[in-house]
Amino acid sequence: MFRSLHQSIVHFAALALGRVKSQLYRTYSHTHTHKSQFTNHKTGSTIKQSNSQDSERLMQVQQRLRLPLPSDPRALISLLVSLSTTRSLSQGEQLHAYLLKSGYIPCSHPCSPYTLLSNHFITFYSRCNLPLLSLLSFLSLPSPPTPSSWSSLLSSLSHHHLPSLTLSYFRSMLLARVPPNRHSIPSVARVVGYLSDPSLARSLHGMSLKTPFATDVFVLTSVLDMYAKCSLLKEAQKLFDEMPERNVVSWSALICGYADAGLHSSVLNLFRSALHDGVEVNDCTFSSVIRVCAETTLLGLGALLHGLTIKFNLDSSPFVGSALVSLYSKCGLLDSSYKVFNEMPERNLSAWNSVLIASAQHGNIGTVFNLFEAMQAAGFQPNYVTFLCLLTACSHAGLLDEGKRYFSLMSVYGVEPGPEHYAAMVDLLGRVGRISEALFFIQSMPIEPIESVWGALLTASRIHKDTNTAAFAAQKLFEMGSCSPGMHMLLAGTYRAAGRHLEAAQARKAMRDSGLRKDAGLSWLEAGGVIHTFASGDQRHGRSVEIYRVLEEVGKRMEAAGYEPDTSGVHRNVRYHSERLAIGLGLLVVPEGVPIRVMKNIRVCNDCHTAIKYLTKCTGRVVVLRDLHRFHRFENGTCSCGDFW
DNA sequence: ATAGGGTTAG
Repeated sequence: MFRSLHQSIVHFAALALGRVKSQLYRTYSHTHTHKSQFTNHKTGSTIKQSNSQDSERLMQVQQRLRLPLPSDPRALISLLVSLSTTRSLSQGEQLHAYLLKSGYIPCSHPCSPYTLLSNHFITFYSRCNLPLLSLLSFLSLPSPPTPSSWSSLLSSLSHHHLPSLTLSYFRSMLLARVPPNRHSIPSVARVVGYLSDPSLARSLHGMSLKTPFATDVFVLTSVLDMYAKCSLLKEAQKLFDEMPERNVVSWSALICGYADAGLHSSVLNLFRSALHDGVEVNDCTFSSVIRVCAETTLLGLGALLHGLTIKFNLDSSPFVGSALVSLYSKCGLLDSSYKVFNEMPERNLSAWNSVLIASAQHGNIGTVFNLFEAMQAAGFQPNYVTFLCLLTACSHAGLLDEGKRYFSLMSVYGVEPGPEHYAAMVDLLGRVGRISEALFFIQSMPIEPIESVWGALLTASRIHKDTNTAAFAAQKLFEMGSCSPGMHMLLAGTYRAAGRHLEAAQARKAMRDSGLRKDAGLSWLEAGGVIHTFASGDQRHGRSVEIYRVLEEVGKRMEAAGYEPDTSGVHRNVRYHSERLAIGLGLLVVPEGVPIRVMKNIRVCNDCHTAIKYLTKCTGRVVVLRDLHRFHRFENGTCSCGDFW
């Protein structure tokens, strides 16, 4: 069993190596350039690693390589460790080749004394981001693998997101009667979390309980994180509660799990307890909590946390910086977002993606393209998210040719288009009215379209009043078992706009029959440290009378300026949609000169969009409205989206 | 004297 697996892996590795190696080299050059600062996990403090020390060490290694090689394995190991820490790939490869060629590592010898040295090569290639060379080093060990050989291999494979190889070799390890230990369990737990497979998670946990490491903080925290990543939050919480010892990583893993699940109040409560318990929270902890503030647009709390990161001396962390860029952008403060980004002492790929996304969501399309160039000039390779952002930006601006160009550019950078990229392209084609081309594009997709692909087509068909394609897209969504209330409403709206009232009524009935209700459209505005929430036609707010009065008063001036209310919308019986009410309150409480910032959980309708443009023209106010997907900045009668959203 | 847990962006 082991032998055949062994052989097939060698075969696989040899095949895959050529392709993977070039990709890995690219990753390698990126990590190598930007590793001057990192977080010390034990103390939780951020420390600087000097680049001059690195290069000094590298020079020493180079000098030593030119000299006759030491024959003492221990001296060789210390040389290899230096090469690992400096990630000196070419020197390490030279050393490896030399040792193999000279017979220093006798490949066929059954009990070589140099297994230890070979183990170091597994680690060395992992550090150089070449996991398949780690694997080849493992496979050519001169003697049977030691528990450390297995752990080093599993570490390399799991760190490079190779779940099936990690699990295969873990199985082989167990078959070779090597028990799992405190090093191998966390590696396997990482890939199980990555796969988000609950049953694998439970069985790995069960296995870990039978080892002597069942109470080890490292092992328990890795299992906790695995449960959180598998969305088994009850299990994660139980483990956390019963752990004999907890550290900042245990806290962060649980906080991050709740943040991923959208359980915002749990995150804030846990963070408060962590501070109360005197846990030394670090940049990782902060990034999760700030993310929650961004998602809920809790600007006040987010700004408070920003202050705390400065106090804790964590504000220079690229993780904190990325989260803050996103926070300010999502709260509508694009200037603050740019300010944080510009002042970041060290940026990573996520920081660039954050600022790209911020620009795209606020409609600064030119800035998106410029930042994309700047990012590459700074030595960063665009990834999956970067291209998603570029395509979304093109879609928002209706730039079809640019979108097509970026889509084909993906293969140049070795980024495989995912379902979301296809959905973005369908959205783009649809928005500029190329409905049939969008349909053709879907039919020529090399992967199965996901719901959002058909959803994008349905939305586009609705905008361009293509009833037949809308019905076709809806049919596809039905077949996939999708029946979101929004989809029914879109379909009903398309039929109604085409005057096909009978079918519109049928679509609405289908929604009622399925027991679904339309998502309640809500808008909210933060004022005086309180979030004020409004529904459509809401009269429950304490200042409701004043709000309606000011809207009526401004409405007269708007109509005098040429605004004609559009009554063809869905809610003919409702005078004001929720965002109008929130803006009404904004007119009362937000000081002159300060933008009125309103958040909304669904898309803004045509009539409100037009009305707000007139409102800003008549009042001289600035309104920043965030809808489900993007920001609209209304100023002096125009909107940053260019009426295209 | 090699192997171990959390992180940000959509």
